[in-house]
Amino acid sequence: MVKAHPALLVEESDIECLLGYNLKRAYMIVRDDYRKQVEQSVLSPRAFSVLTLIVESSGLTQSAVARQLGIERSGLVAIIDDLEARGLAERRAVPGDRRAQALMATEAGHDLHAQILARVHAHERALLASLDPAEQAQLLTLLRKFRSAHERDEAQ
Amino acid sequence: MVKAHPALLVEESDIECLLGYNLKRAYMIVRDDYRKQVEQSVLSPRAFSVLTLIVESSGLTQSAVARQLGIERSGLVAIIDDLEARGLAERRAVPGDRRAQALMATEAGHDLHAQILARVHAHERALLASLDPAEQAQLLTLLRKFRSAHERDEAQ
DNA sequence: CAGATATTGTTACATTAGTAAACAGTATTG
DNA sequence: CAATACTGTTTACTAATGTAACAATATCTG
Repeated sequence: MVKAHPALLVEESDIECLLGYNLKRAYMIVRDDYRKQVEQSVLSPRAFSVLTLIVESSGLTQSAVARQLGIERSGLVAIIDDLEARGLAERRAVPGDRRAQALMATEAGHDLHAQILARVHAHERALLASLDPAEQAQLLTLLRKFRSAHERDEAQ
Repeated sequence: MVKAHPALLVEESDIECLLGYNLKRAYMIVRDDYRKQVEQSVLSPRAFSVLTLIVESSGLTQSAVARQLGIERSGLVAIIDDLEARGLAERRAVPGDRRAQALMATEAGHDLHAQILARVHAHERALLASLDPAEQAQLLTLLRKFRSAHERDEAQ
């Protein structure tokens, strides 16, 4: 019943087979590397994802961004404040709706985004080098398939 | 619009193709579901992983557990305190080393672990139902392969 | 053997992320 | 018009995570 094995590396432990545990550990690896390679200079993972979104589809409202990223509107405020203070993005009035703010990346925002994106691609490419190309594609595909199956209800 | 760096081929939608982003979103889904299905009554994901480890290999030291789980020793103290206060685990003196504490799950600890593990398996099975069995296995395999390629250096 | 160096569990502190609730202003709906 | 829902925002609260130091103990090195 009770295993009294000497301390060896657990390869077949219960948690090692759990999806949640593996996702978290894998994410930690990527996040730590991102911090080492990219963030020290500029943007947190969150801020980068926000900037990416408004670079790609200019004019999105704050609520729309929060919804797409799965974060709270309240959490977005500080991020936008920061991006705006650094001259990377702007809030602009929305013609039809006086509540909403449309988000636009500035010239500097576009530049920085392109620059960070290149670094992110490099760092992910390096991390993924441990998998062969087919496996890399499959991992991404499976993660996105998993996500899309579950982000329907809560996403909006 | 002008890129500061030589333009790479931009694949599809930017963040959706990033490993880190997909890992985080996927983990969020699993964690939120865990909280709904399991935690509300008892153990946080972390505490559960700790309990699992000391149930599986009794006598592990706190440092060993922290190392294996990739968390800080300092973060473990409160978790062990809590497990001990609930009568789920114990700290015991280690014969050879008067600094270390050996961790053992109590009878109640074993029971609760088995009970939670069953619930965790059920909740993961439900979440993974969106993938076919081959895909489920592949996702787990790829995540573990990715982890094992990167947890060598920092693991100790 | 002694002194330097490492390791163990622990505490304290800072930083952050994420949650939750409420707010005024505005839009929408019936 | 009244009720309801949505926008951005503020505030507070919890929980997580990282950092640094500490005393006690162990190990290593010369």
